[in-house]
Amino acid sequence: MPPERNRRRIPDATVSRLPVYLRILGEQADEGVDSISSERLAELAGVNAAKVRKDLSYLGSYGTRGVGYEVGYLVYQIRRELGLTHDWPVVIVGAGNLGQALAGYGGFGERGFPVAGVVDVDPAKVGTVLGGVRVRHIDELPQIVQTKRVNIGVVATPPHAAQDAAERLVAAGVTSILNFAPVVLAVPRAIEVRKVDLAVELQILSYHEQRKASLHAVPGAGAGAVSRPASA
Amino acid sequence: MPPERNRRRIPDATVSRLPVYLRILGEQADEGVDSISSERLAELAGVNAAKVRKDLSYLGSYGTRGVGYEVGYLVYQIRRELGLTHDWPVVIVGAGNLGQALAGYGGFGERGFPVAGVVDVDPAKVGTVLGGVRVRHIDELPQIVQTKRVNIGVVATPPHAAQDAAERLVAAGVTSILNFAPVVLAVPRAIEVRKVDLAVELQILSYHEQRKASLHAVPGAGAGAVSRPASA
DNA sequence: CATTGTGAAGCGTTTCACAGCC
DNA sequence: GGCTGTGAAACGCTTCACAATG
Repeated sequence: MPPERNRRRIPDATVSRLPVYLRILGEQADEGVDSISSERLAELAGVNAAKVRKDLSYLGSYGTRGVGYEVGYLVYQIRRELGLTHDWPVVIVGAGNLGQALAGYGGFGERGFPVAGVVDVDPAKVGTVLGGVRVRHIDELPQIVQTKRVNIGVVATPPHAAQDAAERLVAAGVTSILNFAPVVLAVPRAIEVRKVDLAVELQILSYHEQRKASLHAVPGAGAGAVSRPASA
Repeated sequence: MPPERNRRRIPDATVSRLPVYLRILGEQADEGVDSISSERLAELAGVNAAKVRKDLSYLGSYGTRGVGYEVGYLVYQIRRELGLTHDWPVVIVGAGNLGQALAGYGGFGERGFPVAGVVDVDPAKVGTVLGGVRVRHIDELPQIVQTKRVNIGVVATPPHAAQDAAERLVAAGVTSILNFAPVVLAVPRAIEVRKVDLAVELQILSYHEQRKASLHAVPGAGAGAVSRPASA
C-alpha cells in the first residue's frame, strides 16, 4: 500500500482559512450535525462554495459526491494537516497590558496552545502571577523553551523592545513568532513570523471610512474633485 | 473642468502596506532623515523595492528620480490617503479581559483612534473605569455613537455575544468593525469588517511547525537544517 | 440527481526590466 | 549616474462550469 503524497503544498490562502472551517465544523459537531455540504460550510464561513471545495481538495478527497463531507472525519483531517494533534506550548515575552491579557485569556490553552511561561525584563514584574502563570525573568527564557519544548513565541513588548525579544526567542530555539508589536522584526528566514497590528487594522478601516465619506461628498457620477485633483 | 479622477482605486494589498510605510517614515522623520529611496524603505518594511514604488505610485508621483522620496511630504500624502487627517473615535463593545487591555492600551488614542466609549451588557462592569474611560451599559451605545460621531466599532466580547454586538453597532450607525471574537460576523455588505483572531494565527504557525517537523522526519536531499542561519 | 473534485478562465498581486527624468 | 515610475510578464488565488460519481 503506497502511503500518501506527504509533501503536499497547501496554498497560504488555504492554510489561513482551514482554522475557520475547523472552528465551524467543531460547532456543527457540537450541535449534532454529522454531514455538511460545501455550500453550507461556505455560508457559515462567509466564503464561496467553490473555494471551500478547492481548499478541502488540497487535503485529499474526503467528501462524498451527492452527499457532502462527514464532519468528524473532516475535523480530524484538518487538525492533522494543521499539526493540531498535539499541544504547542507558547511562551509570552512581555508582561505588560497585552501580555497580561493574553496570559489571562483562557482561549489559548483550550485551543491547544498552553502558556508555558511569561517573561519580562522588568524585575518589578517578575514573580507576579498572570492567568495562573508566574512571571519569570527574561534570562530564564532559554531554560523555559528547552524544558517545555516551546516552538512558538509571542512578542507582547513595547515597540522598542520587540527586536530584542525576537532575537532572544530565536536564540532560545523558538522557530515561530507571533508579533503584537508594531515593528517589522528582522529574523532568520527560517523563522516564521506572523504579525498582529491593531494600528494597521484601524488604519485600513480608516481608509474605507474616508473613502465612503468622500463618495458622499461627490454628487452623481462625475469626478467630484472634493480634495485636490492630482494629475498622473 | 476638474481634470483628474479623484476616485483612484488603490489595491487592497497596497492599502494594507501603507500603514507600515507610514510608521517607518514617521520613525525616519524623528531621526532627522528627510529623504528616502524605495530601496531603503523596502528594507525597513521587509518588502521588495519594486513593490514600494508601485504602492507609492498609486498615490501619485511623489518621488524625485535620481533622489528618492521626501519623507515629510510622503507622510502627508499617505496620511491623507488613509484618512488620517483627523481622528476616528472608536467604541469598544465588551469590557472583559481583552476590552480592558484595549482600552488601557495608550497606542489607540496616540495613533488617532481615541476611545470614545466602552460598553458592556454586564451591569456589574458598568461604572468601572478602564484606561480613563468609564464603562457604560450597552443600551447607551446609540447615544455614544451619535454624540461622539463614531464610525468604527470594536467587538471584544466572548464569541456567543459577538453577533449581537455587531448588530447593535450597525444599528447604532457604525460602518466599520474590528472583530476580535472568533466568529464570522454576518453584517450588511456596506459594513467593512476586519478580523483579528489569535487562534487562527497560532494555528497557522502550528501548520508551519508541523511542516518543519515532518521535513526532519524524511531523509531529504539537501536541507541541512541547522537551526539558525542568522542573517538580517 | 445532488454534490464533489477539478481543469481552465479570470483576476489581482508581485516582480522584472527598462525607459524616463533629475 | 542614480532612482523613480510603469508596462508587461509571471505568479498565485478565486471563480466558473461541468464531468465524475456515490
